[in-house]
Amino acid sequence: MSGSTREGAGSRSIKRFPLYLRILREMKAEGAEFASGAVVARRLAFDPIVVRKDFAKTGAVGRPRLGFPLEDLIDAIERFGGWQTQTKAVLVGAGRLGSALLGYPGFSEQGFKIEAAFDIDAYHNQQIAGVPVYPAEEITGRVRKLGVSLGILTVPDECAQKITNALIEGGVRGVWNFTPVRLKVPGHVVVKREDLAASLAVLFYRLHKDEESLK
Amino acid sequence: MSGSTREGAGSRSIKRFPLYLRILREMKAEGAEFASGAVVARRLAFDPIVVRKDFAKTGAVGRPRLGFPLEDLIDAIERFGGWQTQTKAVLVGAGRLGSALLGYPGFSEQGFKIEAAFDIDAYHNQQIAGVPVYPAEEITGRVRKLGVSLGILTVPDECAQKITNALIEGGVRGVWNFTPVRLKVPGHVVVKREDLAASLAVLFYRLHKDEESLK
DNA sequence: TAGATTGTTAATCGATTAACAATC
DNA sequence: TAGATTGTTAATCGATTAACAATC
Repeated sequence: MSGSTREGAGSRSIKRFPLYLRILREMKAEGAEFASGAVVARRLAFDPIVVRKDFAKTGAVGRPRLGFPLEDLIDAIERFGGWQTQTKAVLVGAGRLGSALLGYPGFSEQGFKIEAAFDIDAYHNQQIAGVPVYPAEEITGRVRKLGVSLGILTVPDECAQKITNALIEGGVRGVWNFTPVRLKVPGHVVVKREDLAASLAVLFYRLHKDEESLK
Repeated sequence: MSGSTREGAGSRSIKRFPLYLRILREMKAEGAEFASGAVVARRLAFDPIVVRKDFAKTGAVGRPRLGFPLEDLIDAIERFGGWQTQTKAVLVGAGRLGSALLGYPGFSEQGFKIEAAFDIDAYHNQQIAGVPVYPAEEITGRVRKLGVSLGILTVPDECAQKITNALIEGGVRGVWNFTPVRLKVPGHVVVKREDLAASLAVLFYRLHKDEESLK
């Protein structure tokens, strides 16, 4: 048996944390001082055991009968999930999807901020949703100067790899990839692909399965 | 042990099928007649065992040494994943994200077609990327008339549930939900939520974990 | 005290990985 | 035949679910 104190977490589990955070912040705003796994589970219609286990992973310590001190729990989750510091991001490809993401108000709650955007067709002093847009040639330089660690990729497939290289050269360590391209990156860089085709496949399969069972 | 011939499939597995389909169609275009799991695995940098297992789930029958007859395999996958018929879809909320999806050319390869879009602010004869845009009031009627089975939701959070109800009333059986709202739907309706916050959490966690291990 | 909740340990389940016989 | 690949059966692994003692 390994002796590590802090257990890791699979991606299933991690995906639930934004939901917890949202609920817990709501509760805090309502003036609550404690939050029990049971209550959070009820609000999210989750199994309480799942919530308890997830909370345990963060290292937060609760009190029987009361639950977890709300502040501590939020803190522990933010630390656990990497939300405690504002991560700096840039977005490349200010087309329709890119603009949609730039206009999304929820990202600041998610612990990061889009500092700048880049596009081939950027014009002088262009801004989208308050974010300045620069020509794509300036990626590496500006990324390095700003100290950006996350790049969001909403470019045409053909240039995805090239842009990724430029981002990494500037010091980016994570890429949120909205293209279907399988990027080649060095080992220290994390890529998360947003795979719409895969999601759709899951939806189709379920849809289709229901149809079959109706026969 | 259950006696069912056809095993089900978890969503992990299903997510890989669009990738298989793409590779296999490429191979077909190149004039290949057979495709072995091994070759497909190599192209995708997957473990060959995974591919073999996935192919087996579709019911396709291969031949030792040769692999699977390409046509049969594509057919089997399409049938398995529900891609064999063009599913009709509508999109509601023709804002930035909605427009981005309407303009995405890859959906026809994914087995579905967006027949119409709806928006509060639709104007007469409006089209986006060739898809007609109608006022939101007409959802139920038009969905029923067109025989649409899939609704894509890119509306503001506040009206997500209301629009969903309208879609379901029109006969939609699947909802691809791009809002963070947890929709309430009857049992026969399938909802797939596209949860950007969850994806981001996974990315952040990995990013953060790497940072820690560098210390 | 009684009861709700935490925290831990064990059981179950499903998917991935491994091993190997069967086949062309 | 030799060798590559399928198809099946077993082993491993990780996550979910269950059970229960400890605690306030």
